[in-house]
Amino acid sequence: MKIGELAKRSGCSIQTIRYYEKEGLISAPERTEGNFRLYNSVVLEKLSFIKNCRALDLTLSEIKHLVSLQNSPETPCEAVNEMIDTHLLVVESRIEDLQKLHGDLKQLRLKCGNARSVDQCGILGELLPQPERPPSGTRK
Amino acid sequence: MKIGELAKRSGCSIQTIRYYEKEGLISAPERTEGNFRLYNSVVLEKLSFIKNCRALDLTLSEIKHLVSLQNSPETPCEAVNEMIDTHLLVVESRIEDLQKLHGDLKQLRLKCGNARSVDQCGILGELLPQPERPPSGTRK
DNA sequence: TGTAAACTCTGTAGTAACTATAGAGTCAAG
DNA sequence: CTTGACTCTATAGTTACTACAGAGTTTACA
Repeated sequence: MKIGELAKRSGCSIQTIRYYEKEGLISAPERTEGNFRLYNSVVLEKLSFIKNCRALDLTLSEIKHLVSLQNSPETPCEAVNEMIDTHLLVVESRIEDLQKLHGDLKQLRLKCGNARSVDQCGILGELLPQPERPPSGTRK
Repeated sequence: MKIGELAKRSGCSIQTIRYYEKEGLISAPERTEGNFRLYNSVVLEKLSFIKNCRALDLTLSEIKHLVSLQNSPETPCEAVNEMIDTHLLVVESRIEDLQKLHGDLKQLRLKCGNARSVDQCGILGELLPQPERPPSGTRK
């Protein structure tokens, strides 16, 4: 099958497939006389593997590592475990960051009451370094 | 003050300051005779504002929008609220994604028991499309 | 006064993982 | 034989920076 069909069947775009080839995640396939890439169904599995990994947010270089491990099945699999563990830590700390962010944003959102114009908007005031807002006065 | 001091005082790198200038987030300062940028302390506040926004993960284009709103203080501030609300939604969905990811990774991690080599590793098997592992047999 | 170190300038390339073109070539059907 | 669909390579764009190269400027010290 040519790259268009592979794209449809795998759910990867044509450019992505070529990109994966360039990055060495899948091997370069045969070509037709007219220089078109010609794939067999094996590559479908490889793309599926990559997609599964990407869904877990593994980086392409991590995936590349996994692919090379698959190609030498006798090596100890600790490396795989370590990669997943490391990745878990990364994801955990990203979740923490985002949760803090979310709290900050929520709080910020409360700052704008019924202000009508930007200069009274509590949100913008809050983002400034030292707003020097008058304690509760009426400005102009 | 020159850009080096500004960098130290603001906590932004020199390149970042120049980048913000190029992107129009801060205005181009005066120059010395020798063509060095010369800043006053006002820009410190602007950089602080930008840093506060970046800490909330607002994009530079969102920040640019906020900056331009600050410069026309009479406009209604609904736009600010909307931006924050939109951003909250984005952050929320990112958190959800990551939590799903985390669950998936945790589960994946359990797949590798005491396998010693890659070809027995449950993690890699799990990432394959249809592993066709024998139900519980011994494969050479 | 000379010079070496520290600083600054512009412009360019790199990062991750793609996406989107341009411009050319190939193939199948009518 | 031509039209349309497909494919090819190469390049630029995305985000928010970071990291140079190679040149010019300033400051401190001998």
